Amino acid sequence: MSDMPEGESEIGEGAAAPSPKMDSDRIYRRIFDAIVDHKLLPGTHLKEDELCDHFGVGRTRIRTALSRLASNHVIELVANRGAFVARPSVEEAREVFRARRVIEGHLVRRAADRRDDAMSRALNDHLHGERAARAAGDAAMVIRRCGRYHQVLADQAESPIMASFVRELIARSSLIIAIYESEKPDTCEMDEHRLLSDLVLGGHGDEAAALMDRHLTGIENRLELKPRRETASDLQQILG
Amino acid sequence: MSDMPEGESEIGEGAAAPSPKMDSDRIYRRIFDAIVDHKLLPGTHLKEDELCDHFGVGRTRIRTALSRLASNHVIELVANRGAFVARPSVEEAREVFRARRVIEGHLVRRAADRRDDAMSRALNDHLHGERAARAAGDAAMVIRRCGRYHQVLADQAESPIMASFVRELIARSSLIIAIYESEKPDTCEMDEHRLLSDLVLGGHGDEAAALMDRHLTGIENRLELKPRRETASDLQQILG
DNA sequence: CACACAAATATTGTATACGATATTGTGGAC
DNA sequence: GTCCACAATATCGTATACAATATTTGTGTG
Repeated sequence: MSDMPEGESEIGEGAAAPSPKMDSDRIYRRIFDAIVDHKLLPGTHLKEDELCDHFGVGRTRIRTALSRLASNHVIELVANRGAFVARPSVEEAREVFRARRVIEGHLVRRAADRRDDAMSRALNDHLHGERAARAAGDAAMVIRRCGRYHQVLADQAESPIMASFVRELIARSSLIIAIYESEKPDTCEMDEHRLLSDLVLGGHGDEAAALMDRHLTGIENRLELKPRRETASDLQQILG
Repeated sequence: MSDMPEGESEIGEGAAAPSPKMDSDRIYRRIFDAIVDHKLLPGTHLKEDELCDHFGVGRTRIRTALSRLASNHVIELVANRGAFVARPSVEEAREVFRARRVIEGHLVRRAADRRDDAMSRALNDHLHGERAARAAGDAAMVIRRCGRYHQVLADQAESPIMASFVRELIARSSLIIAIYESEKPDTCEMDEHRLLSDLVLGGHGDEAAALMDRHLTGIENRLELKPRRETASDLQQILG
């Protein structure tokens, strides 16, 4: 994901496919991003035929992509029913944040130990983008940038396996927020990201880890973690 | 994996399939277990047609199973070349153990906080099995039991997401051991498992976490983590 | 009017045929 | 004798046709 073109959103309409026939990897990312960006809401039924029409490919590629999405727990595959955007339960939500506190807490401490100029640039660049998104009032962009900040930070620890775990957990968090968000202000405070970066770049690993823990707990606490009913949406309209 | 029949090893020979045609889930587990148990060695080429013949199903089911195995990093899918049992690099090996220290360290501490009779039974039952395997001199069984102990312990923390991460990491560790094991005594000391259980069941979370850290570091240090060449093996003979 | 049951429809599950790509083997030129 | 080009083979990638299953709709009866 770190080497994604990103940004563009031209999708082949109906039968006319985007010039180079999409491979399953691109399809995977398109759907993944649509879910993380809250364009596809939890519970949405991802019908294979519809996706075939949209991307202009056979069902095989779609199935490959769906299979990967399911292994990342972003969608749920129900036997003989099909694929649905995952609807994490309340318990699952708490579990996700628990895991994030453990892993991201560790990674942020490790990142502080290996701070260098490249890291400084990476973090500051991202904070810039995040501020710009907020200034522009682009809600979808803010959501994406917020999650991406945690990803960028996780990558700085140079522990690719744990970073990939974090990647999955961030995606699941996005689903959780879509379901359980309350009316409270922001889900991911800009100031905390700024402070977190400063602590990491200043080499204060323990403080950074502690702040990350509080930060994630704060996000979790701002949610309304009580059972909800499903939210579906029109797939055609969102991807087309 | 925790609800597996386990133990039996009748596999349909050639064309004659085992009475109920295997579903992709069973195929997945068969291959997964064969790899974790060192019956399939790193680098082995898993050809789709061969697997079709062995399990008596079409390529679709095989591909579904292989896809899942790949997402767990147990096999590697090379475009237009096929599936190979993964051969973790030295860096990857160190990463796996680093991640295990972080996650299992946390889980063991958490398990100590929630100790109860059921946990005591689960851990002791498993240690019994492990001792029996050692006494019987069944090397393959010892390997499996050793890994399973860590899995059972991880499950006690009732943090299913992190437990599933551990599950994947244990499988990858098994591959790492297959490649890099040295001539040193045991890879996973029985005494340490015993002591670890005692600390957890005694509610000594910090000591248990510290021991887990040392235990995993010990396993890592007993390996010869330097580049090796691949080890292949006859698929037909192992599965058939 | 509500409910049970059956037909019709929609959707996924599987196998297989065909095409694309990589690997291996062979022959000739230098 | 060695190297390179080219053909032959093996293997995977994809699409599609057909079967199995779940859902919905329609109908009749209490």
